[in-house]
Amino acid sequence: MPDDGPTEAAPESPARGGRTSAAGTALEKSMRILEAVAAPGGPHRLTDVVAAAAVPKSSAFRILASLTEQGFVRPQSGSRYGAGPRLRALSALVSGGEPASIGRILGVLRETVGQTVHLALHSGQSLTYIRKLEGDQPFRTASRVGMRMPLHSTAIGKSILAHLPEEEVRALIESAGLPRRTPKTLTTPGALLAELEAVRDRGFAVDDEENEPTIRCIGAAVLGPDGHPIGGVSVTTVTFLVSREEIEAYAPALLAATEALAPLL
Amino acid sequence: MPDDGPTEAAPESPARGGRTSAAGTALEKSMRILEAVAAPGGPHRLTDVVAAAAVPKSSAFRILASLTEQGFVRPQSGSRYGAGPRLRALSALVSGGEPASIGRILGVLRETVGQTVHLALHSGQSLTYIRKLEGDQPFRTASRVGMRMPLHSTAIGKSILAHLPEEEVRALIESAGLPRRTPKTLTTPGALLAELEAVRDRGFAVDDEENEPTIRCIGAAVLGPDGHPIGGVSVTTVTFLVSREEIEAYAPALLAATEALAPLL
DNA sequence: TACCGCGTTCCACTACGTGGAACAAGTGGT
DNA sequence: ACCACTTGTTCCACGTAGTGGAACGCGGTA
Repeated sequence: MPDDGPTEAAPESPARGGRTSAAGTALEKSMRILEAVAAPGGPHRLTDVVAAAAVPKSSAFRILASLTEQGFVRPQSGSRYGAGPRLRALSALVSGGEPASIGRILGVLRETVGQTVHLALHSGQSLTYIRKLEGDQPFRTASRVGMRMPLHSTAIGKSILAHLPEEEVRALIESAGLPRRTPKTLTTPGALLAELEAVRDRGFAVDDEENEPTIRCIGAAVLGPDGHPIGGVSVTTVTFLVSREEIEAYAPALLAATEALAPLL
Repeated sequence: MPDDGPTEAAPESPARGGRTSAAGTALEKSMRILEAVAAPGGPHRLTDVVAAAAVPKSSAFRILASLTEQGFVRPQSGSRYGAGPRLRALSALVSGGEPASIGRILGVLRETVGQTVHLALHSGQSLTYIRKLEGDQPFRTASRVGMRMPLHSTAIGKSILAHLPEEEVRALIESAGLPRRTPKTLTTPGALLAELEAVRDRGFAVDDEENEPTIRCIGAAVLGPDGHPIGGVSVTTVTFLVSREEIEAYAPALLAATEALAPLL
């Protein structure tokens, strides 16, 4: 669409901005590729990286070569890619810079409730798990560190949304939608907003198979110094072992954890 | 290579390559900025990032805005920048993906020798520390996780070089030089190559105030499955507490650690 | 008031990244 | 032995995304 250039007053173009979920700039692609390379499951093939990062093959190839040259990616045994020394150093820096007390607080919560505990950070239209402590139970949940989840269908997400002004919540709904994840997912703005009201009243959120069948979670937000939600903590259980009432009994321990974490995130 | 292109037969230009330490591509700058932002010492101001990453101010500003938009950087209290949720998730992924046994092996070494222990990875013309376990001594060494050091002046670096073919070592010397760090630094190719020969004989390297005055280290390489050096481990002491003979007594414990680490890096 | 350092904005230029397409090198199926 | 298919790698004409010097605005300091 080559319009006439200079004139043209775009209706809603914040500088670089109309692009809601498009291909994007070189940096964006490179970072997605880095994430794909760092993804669990050993060294990855080019094709897998391409699929995971949603980047054209030739671009991915070029970017991977560049990242390799810079030491962020290490080519392993043939044409598989893994995290390079510089990425591992950066990670050590970031993870090592986080106070050890974060881990201890989460550990106490896990011991108290005996269930899987997650710490996630709010990142745009989704949240990202940055810690996971496995519970006592013999089974594993599908979640993984680094994984991203919608806000509207998870306990942590809802507790984050509950601390945002309603206009902001509506804007998020507008841009990300309310995709159905299970039959119980709240998929209308009205239902979600009402739920957020309830979350505010209680101080914590419950996800009752809204994100994943048979999975029941309780979550609470971690607030930054300005009262803005930075992330949240959740306790995850399976529906056939822990009832809705039982899981709510975890709330005090959960809230103790989120309050303790507030100054640390 | 069919022909030499349109005109121009460059004397020594491997595609992108002549650039030894120049400004560089967008990705390079962005990654340096990310490293600067993640650097220890709380949230950083724009000017500091500019200084640390050696990037023009306006470029840094634009890149920081972009990284912020993508969630890799979080603007904190005014105009200071810190690690964003997505970077922290990526770090958790990378660091969490590393086997816990790495930490245990290093821990055993640290307990055995009672001194500061470093794990570094080889990255191009330098090495990068990715772990540091502080020793029993009351003082601290200046090294930090994420920090990069030359290869020719450090124990780990020399033990890495000792496992590279001589031509490769000469190429590294050619491109990076042998900058003098202390009066004792080996600054001639001849002296360095002779030292590497000695390192090969012994199986470990000693840095006797060659990198930092009053600091004496012993280091050994960690070899990958193909025999290529991936990184190395060192034990760091101060000259006025541990003599040259005493530090060499740490060698068996050190070599046990590097051998145990080999399949894990 | 004049000064300085810092964050922010502007803008014309072009180097940098782009991605479709063709090529090369396996891999497996019958 | 042949072909069909997937995956890694190279090429190249195109145009946009990134560039960075310079100027602006502001708050604090001498």
